[in-house]
Amino acid sequence: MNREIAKLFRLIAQYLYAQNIAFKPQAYERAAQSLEIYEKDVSDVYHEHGLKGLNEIPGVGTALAEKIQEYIRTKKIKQLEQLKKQFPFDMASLSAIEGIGPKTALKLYKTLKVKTLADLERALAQKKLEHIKGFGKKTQEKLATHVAFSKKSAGTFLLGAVYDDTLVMRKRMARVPCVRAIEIAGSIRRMKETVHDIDMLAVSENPKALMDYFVSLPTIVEIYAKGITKSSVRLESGIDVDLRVVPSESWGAALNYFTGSKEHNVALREIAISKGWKLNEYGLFKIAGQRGPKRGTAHKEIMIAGKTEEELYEKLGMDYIEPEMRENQGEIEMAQKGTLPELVKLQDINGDLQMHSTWSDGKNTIQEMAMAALQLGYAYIAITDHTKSLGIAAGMDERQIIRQMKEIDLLNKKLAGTLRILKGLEVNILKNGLLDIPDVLLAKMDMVGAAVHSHFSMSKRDMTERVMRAMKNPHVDILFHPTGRLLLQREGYELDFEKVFACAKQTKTAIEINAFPNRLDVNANLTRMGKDFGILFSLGTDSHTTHQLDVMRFGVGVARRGWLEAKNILNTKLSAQLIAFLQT
DNA sequence: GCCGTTTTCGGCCCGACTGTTTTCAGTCG
Repeated sequence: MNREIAKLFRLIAQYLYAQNIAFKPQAYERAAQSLEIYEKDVSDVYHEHGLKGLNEIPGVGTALAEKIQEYIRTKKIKQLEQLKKQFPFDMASLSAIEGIGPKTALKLYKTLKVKTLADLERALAQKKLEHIKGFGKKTQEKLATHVAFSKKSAGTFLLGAVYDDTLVMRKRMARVPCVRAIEIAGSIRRMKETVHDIDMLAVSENPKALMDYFVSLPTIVEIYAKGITKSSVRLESGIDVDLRVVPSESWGAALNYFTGSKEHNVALREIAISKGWKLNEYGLFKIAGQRGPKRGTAHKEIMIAGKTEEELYEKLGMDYIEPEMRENQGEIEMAQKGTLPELVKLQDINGDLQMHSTWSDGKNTIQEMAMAALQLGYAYIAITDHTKSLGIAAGMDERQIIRQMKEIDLLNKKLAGTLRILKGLEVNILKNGLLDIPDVLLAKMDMVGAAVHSHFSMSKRDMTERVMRAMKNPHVDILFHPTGRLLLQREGYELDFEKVFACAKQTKTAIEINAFPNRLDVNANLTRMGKDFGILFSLGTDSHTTHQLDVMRFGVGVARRGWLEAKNILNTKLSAQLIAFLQT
């Protein structure tokens, strides 16, 4: 319920922005963000404490509390319905295009009657924007690229956006008495950074009862199909879920089959065939009788594996391959030779090396972040607030940094023996590759992360030079979110990673795997490439609230997809080792 | 529309960047 309402509040905010109304839109957005991270469901809060309870949510005052009440009671907000009538175009989709905000969307509607993305695409193709003030040639070209990009990513969801819902669904179904086993399969199990649907697999003594339960889950808005072995539904969030029920003796084979990837499965099946066997979602079978069966000849198939995945891989003559590696990019050959890496696990991570606090654009204090990190069992964290040239993120100047260091010293005294807070920074790499904080101050920090936040459209060569110059600064320990990409929003800037990784090796600069769900930067492919260069990686969540700290698992997902072992990662080190490394 | 150690009014992180403008509007973070 919270996220539904948050979404509506954000939409209202856009309509208000479009009308040039001051301050109200921000109020709606603040309330939306507050709802998104609020632990309790607002409908529970409302039923327990009424309007007064809602009023206690930060950013929610009298008026917004009433709107939440209205939505809980009627599933509608009148004001929004009126706004939709007043502005009959797809505000959400249009302003999701990079370079288009609420005002431009309104302008496009008023001048060209653009209501949808398709309309915009057509208008661009017919060069209709040329005649409108404010749309020069460059703007049109940019919009065309961005529209194409957003079309490409339609029906695609961030792993981090669907992961929690999927776990909740699994947990609910696991509690149904007839369920003997339930697991998430597909690209989510492989921890792919974006996914198209959710695949779930179950073993049940009473498949019909399970399916009845499944299609009645509260977040389901549409049922496409419902049967005994397979049902398909659509969730509120727009993503489709397939649930398949399989016999227990086929569990491993089915899990393998529905986990994929397709390429991995094809390769496994070819290996089965080469041994004269057959592999499908029901099991691995030996075919009794003559080889090269004639049409219509009856054969006896003897199942030789399929109950577990481990058994399946063993019979196929290889070590068990972790789901994250199943892309047929050499993992099968390694499994046959017994040379698979021992992938890093979430439990190997001893601390989080990127997060923000109220000293810049974070929402929680350093102490609150530290307490949350202790709960996760971490031995250390790095507070890496923004620096001054990123004004919008309330970047710190030199005096603030010094004051923040003092606060961290005090906290470290209090926390001695439990958690170590590293004095870190996320400094900006300026256009010329220099940093926006002087070296004398950087020298006093425990850890310095450097990041590009401006001038994204430099040439690959210039950007590579720029980033390498920053890495060569002796105080820089980590290159943060190296490509600057935002999944489903914008491509990263271009870098020559052969050079960047070589430079990282030489300067002992760690490369970040930013764990935030819409970054996951560097990605798994670059991670594998970097591993071959022998560089170290650093995992950081880039958290701006305590709740975001648990996105670490997505960073670990990338690390595992990039074949990393614990020894390849900076923050698997113990506190003392890490500090020693940072000092060199 | 929210909020309050300037508390029922008056302020609200706002600067950089872009493309387009001839002094700025809109977007982004």
